[in-house]
Amino acid sequence: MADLGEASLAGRPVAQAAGAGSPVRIGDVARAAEVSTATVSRALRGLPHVATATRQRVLAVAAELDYRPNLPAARLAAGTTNTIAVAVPDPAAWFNATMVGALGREMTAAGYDLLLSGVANLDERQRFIELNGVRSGRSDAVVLVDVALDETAAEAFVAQGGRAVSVGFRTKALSSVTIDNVAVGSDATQLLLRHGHRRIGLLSLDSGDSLNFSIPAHRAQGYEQAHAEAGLTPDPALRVSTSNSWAEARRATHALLQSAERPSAMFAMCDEQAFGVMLAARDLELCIGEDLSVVGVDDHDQSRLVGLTTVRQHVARQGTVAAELLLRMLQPSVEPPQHVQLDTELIIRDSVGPPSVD
Amino acid sequence: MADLGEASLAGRPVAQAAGAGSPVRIGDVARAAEVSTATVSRALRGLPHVATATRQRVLAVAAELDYRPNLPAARLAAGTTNTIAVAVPDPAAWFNATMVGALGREMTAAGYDLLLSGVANLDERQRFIELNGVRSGRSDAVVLVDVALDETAAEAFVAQGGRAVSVGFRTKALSSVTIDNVAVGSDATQLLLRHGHRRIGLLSLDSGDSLNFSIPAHRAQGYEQAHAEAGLTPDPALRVSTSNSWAEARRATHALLQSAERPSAMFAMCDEQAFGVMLAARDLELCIGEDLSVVGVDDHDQSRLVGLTTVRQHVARQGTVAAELLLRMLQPSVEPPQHVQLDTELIIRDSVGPPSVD
DNA sequence: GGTGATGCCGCAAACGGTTACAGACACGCG
DNA sequence: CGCGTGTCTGTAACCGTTTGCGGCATCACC
Repeated sequence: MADLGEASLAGRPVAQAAGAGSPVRIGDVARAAEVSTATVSRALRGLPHVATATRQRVLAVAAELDYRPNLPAARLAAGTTNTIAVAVPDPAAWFNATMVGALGREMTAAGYDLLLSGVANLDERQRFIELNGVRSGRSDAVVLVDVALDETAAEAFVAQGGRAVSVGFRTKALSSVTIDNVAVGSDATQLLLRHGHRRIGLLSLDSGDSLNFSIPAHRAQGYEQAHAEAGLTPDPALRVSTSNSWAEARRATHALLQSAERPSAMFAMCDEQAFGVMLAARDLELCIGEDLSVVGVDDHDQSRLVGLTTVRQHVARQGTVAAELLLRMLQPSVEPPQHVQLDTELIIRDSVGPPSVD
Repeated sequence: MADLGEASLAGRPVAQAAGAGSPVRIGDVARAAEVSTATVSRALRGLPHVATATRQRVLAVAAELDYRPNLPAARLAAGTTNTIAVAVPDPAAWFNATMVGALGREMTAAGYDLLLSGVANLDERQRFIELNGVRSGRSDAVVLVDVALDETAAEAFVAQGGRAVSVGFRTKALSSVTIDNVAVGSDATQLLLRHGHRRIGLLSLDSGDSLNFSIPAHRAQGYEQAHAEAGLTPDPALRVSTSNSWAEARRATHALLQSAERPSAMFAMCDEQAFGVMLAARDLELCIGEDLSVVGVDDHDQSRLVGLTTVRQHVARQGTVAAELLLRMLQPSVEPPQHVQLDTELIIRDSVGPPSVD
């Protein structure tokens, strides 16, 4: 008699998908296709050990019934989530957004979901790490974009079975994709020195809660180094620090430019800050590239628009590389962490010229 | 005898969290605290019907054991995911990134995770909708940012129990947050007309796969309407269409500006396009605000930098409003869909002036 | 025609929580 | 003292998949 019911169900002509009342489960598909749930599961996921004819039938029935596997159930049973969690200090910031965009494209192509978390301070970082450990089953791996972990924290994370790739900073225990930030600082500063600048302001980046102080430190180191190679010592008074908002950078630069011995050039640690510098110059009716030179870092979408000379880093590429590292890391075979360092290049536009002879 | 084992476990002095070998389950906590798993579950989630003393003890034990509930298991049992999925055409675009940032801030504060999907064409939209229906248990609700659904698709979605709020377009069945795009187009155009412009170019937005053609259409309608009110008819030859990249906008404008009777002003449907217009003007050595006026839409972060006159929409606010609608919608009581329309405002800067007397 | 290998398939036990329901207990009141 | 009321807690039945293991044909081969 059960057979009767089954037959009539299987014979049901069309879409019975409408209406919230009938969640189709794998068992329903199994019954309709006259196989076991095990076979349905295998057939639907393309696993071997199922005859072609059977697979076809299952696929057809599943489509007919508009079956959608329940994800939490699948995840629970399989112990895998096909989800990766990414932490960024501020999802709205240009760098992070384009990074997440590139990363997301690759990962969804590979069948993964992207869980996005804004992690702006140490508490949130702690929470993020705890929540995304293997044990919680929230994600299969995490990517930390400019959200640094110290060596011991990183080791503890992988020791518990966590998988992570870091972007922007490097730690032994984690795969990473970085750029040479000392070189970035040095290249930018050398350019200005070559143009004859001797008083070069440094607009440093402070990320609020010191989540990633290595980047500004390294770029500053490049700045120092370039000076040293030229036999110079930068004036500490020319060094200020802001967030990555151009509004703050503008204020800070404004003040600097009105000081007794103002700089003839500025090295800003990101283009958004450089935009602030350009605004401050405009406020004081200084002409960029003549009265004041600026060089930034990033090659932001809008940098070309405003003629900003900058050290380009290939953000989208960093995202795709991070994705590759992730996918490799997600495979069963365990490999040691990999570290990729990408190139940067100096993009010359109009914001740098010789110092004016004030 | 079981008691013996339990006592010794409970008495275990310190963090046994290290090592990937021991996933602590709710049963372990229950044993150690000498209660049932039901009580642990209730205690940990702050549900009523558990004595204060018991709750304290459970909390202490859970902390001691470093217990982390397994999310898929909890989701499966409870039938709820505490996750919301958001679809955006391009996660890297400024509007989407700041939208997602604001939305994410609110939702994580409310205890929800954010699943981000890039949905750039009709196939991906279809996939997104299917994957995020209630039945799959992937998310509790979705938010569609500039990824439009037609009425019937939207109705089908909610009929199956799906919850969604849309941003940027309005559909009866879904809660929505929008702006008045006809007014946007009209305001921008009126401003140019007031300045005396009579040949106003229209740089329209095509989103590749017509996921959301209503916005450009409405803004264009405003443009027409403003002309009509002034007793004018815009020249169809002055109308071009590009993606939201300034590079494309630049090319298109470049061509337009070299045509026989070039426009004296441009209305660009987003600021990124307006940036392209400014670049095209620079290419041809036309001075913005004098030889060519431009007005954009959005008030992009960089618009102030380049002195772009624009119709501001409050993007972050749209995100927080969307979050409010979501949270309301996620409560058990069912309410009819709500529609919020936010204000826009004209921001006057330097890119608009009277037409030059060529 | 037996025997082993091979390919499909089903059974049933996980996976790790949540929650309806009922039991136990204390308390107050008539 | 019996009984109702209310609070706290435990039992056990789910939630919907995945997957190890074993059964059963089928087939080739000696």
